[in-house]
Amino acid sequence: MRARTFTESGRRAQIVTAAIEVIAEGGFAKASFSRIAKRAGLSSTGMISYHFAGKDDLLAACVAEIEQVMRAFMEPRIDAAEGHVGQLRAYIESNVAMVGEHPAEVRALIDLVKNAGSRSEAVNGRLTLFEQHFRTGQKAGAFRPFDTRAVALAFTAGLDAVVATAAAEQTGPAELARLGRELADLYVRAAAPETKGER
Amino acid sequence: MRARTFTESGRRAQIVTAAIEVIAEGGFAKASFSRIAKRAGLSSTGMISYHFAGKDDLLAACVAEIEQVMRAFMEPRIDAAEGHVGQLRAYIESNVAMVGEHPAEVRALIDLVKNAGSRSEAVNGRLTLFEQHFRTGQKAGAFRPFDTRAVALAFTAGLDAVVATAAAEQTGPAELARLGRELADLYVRAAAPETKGER
Amino acid sequence: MRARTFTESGRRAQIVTAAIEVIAEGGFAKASFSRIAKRAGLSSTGMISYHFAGKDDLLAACVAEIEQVMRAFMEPRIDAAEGHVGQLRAYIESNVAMVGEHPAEVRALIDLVKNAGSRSEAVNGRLTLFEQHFRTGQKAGAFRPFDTRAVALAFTAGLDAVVATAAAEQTGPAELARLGRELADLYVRAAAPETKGER
Amino acid sequence: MRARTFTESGRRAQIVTAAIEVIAEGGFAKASFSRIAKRAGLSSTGMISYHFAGKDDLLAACVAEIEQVMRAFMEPRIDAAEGHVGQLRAYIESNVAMVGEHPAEVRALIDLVKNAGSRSEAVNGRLTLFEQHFRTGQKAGAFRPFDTRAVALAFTAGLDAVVATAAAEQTGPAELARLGRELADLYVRAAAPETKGER
DNA sequence: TATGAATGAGTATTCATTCAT
DNA sequence: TATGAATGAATACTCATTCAT
Repeated sequence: MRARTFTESGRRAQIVTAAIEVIAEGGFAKASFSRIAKRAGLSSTGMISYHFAGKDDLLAACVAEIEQVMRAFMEPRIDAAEGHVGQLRAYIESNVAMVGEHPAEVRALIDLVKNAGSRSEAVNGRLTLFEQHFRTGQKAGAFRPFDTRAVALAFTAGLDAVVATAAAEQTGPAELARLGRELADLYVRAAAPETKGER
Repeated sequence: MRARTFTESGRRAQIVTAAIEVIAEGGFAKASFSRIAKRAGLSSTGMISYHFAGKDDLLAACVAEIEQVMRAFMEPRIDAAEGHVGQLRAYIESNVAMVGEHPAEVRALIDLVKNAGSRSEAVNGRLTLFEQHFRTGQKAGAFRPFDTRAVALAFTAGLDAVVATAAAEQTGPAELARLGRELADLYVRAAAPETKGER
Repeated sequence: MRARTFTESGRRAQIVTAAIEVIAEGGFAKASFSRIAKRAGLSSTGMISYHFAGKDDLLAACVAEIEQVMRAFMEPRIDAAEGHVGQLRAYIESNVAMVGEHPAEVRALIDLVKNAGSRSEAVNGRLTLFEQHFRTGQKAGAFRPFDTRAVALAFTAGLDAVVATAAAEQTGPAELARLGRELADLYVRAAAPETKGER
Repeated sequence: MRARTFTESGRRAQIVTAAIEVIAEGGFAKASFSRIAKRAGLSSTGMISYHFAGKDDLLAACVAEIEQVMRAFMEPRIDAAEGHVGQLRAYIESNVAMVGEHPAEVRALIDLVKNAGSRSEAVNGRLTLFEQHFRTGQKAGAFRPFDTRAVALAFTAGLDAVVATAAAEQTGPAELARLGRELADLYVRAAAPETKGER
């Protein structure tokens, strides 16, 4: 059962896209099945229930879809960067830059993260990604010793907040680039080792 | 007219307390009048509407109540600190420490802040407080030059995230103190001026 | 989209019928969704909201339905009459006669007209119909000169009152015919030209 | 019990006045106890329930109060008129003229009459007044023979409609006088005997 | 008298979900 | 697959009335 191909089957993808748009525009709270169905061009909410086990399932599919888009955008940029510090910087800057390219996805994801909370794998996934990066970076001397979990939490939440505000204000690409550098500077300094680091 | 005493009159206060508890436990989304009424021991939601002009009014009363509690706890600690850096540190540490004293209030406020968004005065109030502190600190040479708005956003959101997680996990006071210092260190380093950079 | 057939689709028509009955029996004020749902044999008010955009929509559908019934009954009788005076008489007599055939519709419409007031197209439609009829009749010498608006108001309201009372008292067809003639006489005399008119 | 003086005791009168204003402005439907209490400067609806046995009681008191005002205005004018026709004319003209003097009372009464329906004594009182006037007038040869009840219904309802529209449109006194004459003409002609009458 | 509080039923509307076709 | 219909609970809010003080 449910052996779906990697890319969502037609209708499913269509519904997910509609849901993301609805969330991006009206927020998580107003993302009802009927609104999503209307946006998807469906005449009834029944089809959503048919394709998804429930609201949580649909939301999870949205998160998965958005993450894929984000990964496609951010991963090359992060991989191109060198060193732990460089990669941290690349993550932050490319994340902020995404607002210019995929504003709906970014807005929707932040809303989903806020409301899904710690139940979501996606949220925890990003957290552990940061933590692991910090731990290996600390071993390599790129970062000073600190509570990796707390800092991962603070960094991701701060990043989300800046990104959300930028998205809400329809910031232009140049300003986004500046914001990204600003935030990257902030975090790099916060994580930098006492003396001289990898950088 | 309506000159209510400083501390809320009996029932109003009782309802506000119940609302805060409900929000703290189930989140903003599940904080319906019926749940709050049940928690407050009221036989109907009508009484809430009797005491408050509407949901926004009740929520505003919750925010006001929580802020009062927070101010009572944090202000003396912040005032006792010296210098821009010291006060920033005191703000962060006392905010994290509050989780041990008033966990429900803290959790509820964070949820309210997340969902009220930029409409709320309270949220913007904290933001501008941070911004002003940063600006005067920059003039005094205590902080390096940075985008005060972006950093204020990142700091407050990060602080909230750490606090929310700590609240959810019922962290003990010793661990809270450590977390506060950790986060304060992080932010102080991030905002520290170039010179003498450990960098 | 939404190209409904001329006669309402099953459930919609059923709800409209129920609403008309409820209004006819308890008046506009007591025509709540729950009463209508109960009368229509529906388990919840949700179905009404499913079929109609809101209360106004349902009420408008009721008016439309009733007007259709009235037109089907009255139009042939009016068209069969000759001259401005004859048609005025036919309008009044057929309107009163309707009470015998469709008492619920008549009672409901009068209540709707009273409460919808001047907002409704239907009300104003009848008024302007009367006014235009008066104006052309005046030019043709069938009616004396008078304030067409004021007289249209007085005539329609008086007609409604007589009809409403007749409906409430479940008057028989013979008595209705007499009432119709009586009222037609009254209005024809009131509108008749000074000397000898068309009549 | 309930031996009240002729003019309402202070608070009662105050509440009645407030109720009339509220009905005149927002219509019967929006005339809730809370709105009336607010308008009357009362801090709770409890006082209304204390002074009146229920909503119907309050409404009846409003009708009584308005009728007294109307009688004070109209009766002298009617008594000054001579003959059955003259008095009919005086009734109509003074009723329309009242809109200029007591718009709130007029608007409220019409709304009350519409919604109270035939239950109210006041409504039936006016009806029987008209009927009796018609009957004696018919005997005196001032009016042609007609169904006194039906005509009384039609006349009063038509009068109300014209008055209500005039009140809603804030018609000036000159136009009101013209409207009154227009309507009086209409009704006098409608009731006039075949040949030459008293007139 | 007057207040403030309380009640319980009532309002329209929205929701996710189910199901027969 | 897809639709349209149906359900029943939930939403915030208003209502007239009652009652202790």
